[in-house]
Amino acid sequence: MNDHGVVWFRKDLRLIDNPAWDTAVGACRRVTALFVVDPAVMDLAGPHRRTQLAAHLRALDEDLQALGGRLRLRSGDPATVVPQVMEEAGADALYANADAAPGSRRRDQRVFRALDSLAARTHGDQPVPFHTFWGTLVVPPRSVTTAKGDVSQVFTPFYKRWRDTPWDPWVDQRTDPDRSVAEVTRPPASAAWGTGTTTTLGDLPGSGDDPHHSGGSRAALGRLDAAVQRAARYSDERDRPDLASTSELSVDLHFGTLSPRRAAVALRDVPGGAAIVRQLAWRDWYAHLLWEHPRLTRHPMRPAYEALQWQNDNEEFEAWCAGTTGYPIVDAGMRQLAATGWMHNRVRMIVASFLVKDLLVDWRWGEAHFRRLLVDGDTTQNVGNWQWVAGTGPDAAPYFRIFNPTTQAKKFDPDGDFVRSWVPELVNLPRAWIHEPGAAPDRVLAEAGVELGTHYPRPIVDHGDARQRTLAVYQHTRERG
DNA sequence: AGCTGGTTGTG
DNA sequence: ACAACCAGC
Repeated sequence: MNDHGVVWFRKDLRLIDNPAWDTAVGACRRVTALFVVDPAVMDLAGPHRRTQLAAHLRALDEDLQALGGRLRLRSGDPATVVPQVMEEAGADALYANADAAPGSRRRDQRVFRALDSLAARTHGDQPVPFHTFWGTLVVPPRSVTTAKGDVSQVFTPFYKRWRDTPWDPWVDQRTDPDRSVAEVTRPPASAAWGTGTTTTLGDLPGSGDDPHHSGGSRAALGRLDAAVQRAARYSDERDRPDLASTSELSVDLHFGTLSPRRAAVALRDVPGGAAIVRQLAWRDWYAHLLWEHPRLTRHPMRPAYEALQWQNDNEEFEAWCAGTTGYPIVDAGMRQLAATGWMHNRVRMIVASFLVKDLLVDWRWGEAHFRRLLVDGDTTQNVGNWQWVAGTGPDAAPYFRIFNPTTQAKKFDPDGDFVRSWVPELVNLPRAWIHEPGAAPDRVLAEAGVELGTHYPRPIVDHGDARQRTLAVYQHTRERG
């Protein structure tokens, strides 16, 4: 039995279904809940993700207060701050849920080393253990492999094995059954949030704004319940950005206010739920892949694609970011992203395909933009999906699969309602022309009060030409590799 | 979880 | 005319 454990919360902002927390409160007499605001991470987070983080931390603090404690909030480099907090508290063990992203692994390695020197300094060389768990995935990296022991390079076989893989227990059954709830500490009253690199929830940027989702794991369970309620519509309507038929669980899964296992259990036996659970398998697969091949965050699977000749035109990239490409579905999605930090999955695919295959901009530019702005912006998922669109990743879309943004829009936003809600200058265009104002007759444009080039841009590229150019560039690269 | 340009089939 | 289908990218 440890005397005092620190639970370092990262992307697991919940007290239920949390193996690090559950283990710590079963194994320690006292636990301290810690969150570290890492400037290196926060600098790369857009306003909406910061606001969401603040809301979730506030809720976590309230849940801890209900147990008689408080959340300790500090800012700085975790490799410095975490051992500091442990020394102040006199803690002898650290608990956390791991994360498959390469940057997170490097950070945790630095913390491991810092704990070694802490042990040498203050514990008479008695090791200070850092217990890590995988409470952010259904199953941890390396647990689903081919017969050879590799991560499958193809999703479908991975999915079949994933489905048949029994879940290892999250919580070590050896923890003391007589002590299932430890005392949750409060910081000393004289320094409500500690000292030194202290910060407060009020100091968090965006802490006063309205979050995308209401904060906390209780609210997340409500959202899971709502997803269960509409799961039957999922397979028919999931591609329709004008309807609200997706699970909308990505934000809670990113912050860990929802356990992916609880989501899987709640969804797997309800009509339509299996298709959503399958998406959780994609999520685990990308975590598996990035764990096994960290270089995928920057590099293609197939070495020949390193030589892809991107156009990388700054003005076109900026038009894409701003939502002024002249393709209404693309502009609607990019404006929604900037305004809310969220975008429908189908629209993410359309705008990503447009950036990579119509503008020939390096997928890493788009990946960085998405990761910064998305409330659910997560390295493993974002990289996996951009590599998929670019055709450069494992089991990716074939290079010749190039979305026609107009065809996609007509198919998945048939009435144009999604476009109208984000591109107000086109609000009066009739259904027949809403997705291609550049091709609309002058009379139609005049009646809708749209002057192309003034109120709304002409298309910055011709899709047909762009398609031919991209096919040629990819083919050239493949032939030489 | 494609699109395009062609051919064949239908009325 | 306009589906339906197919190959090739």
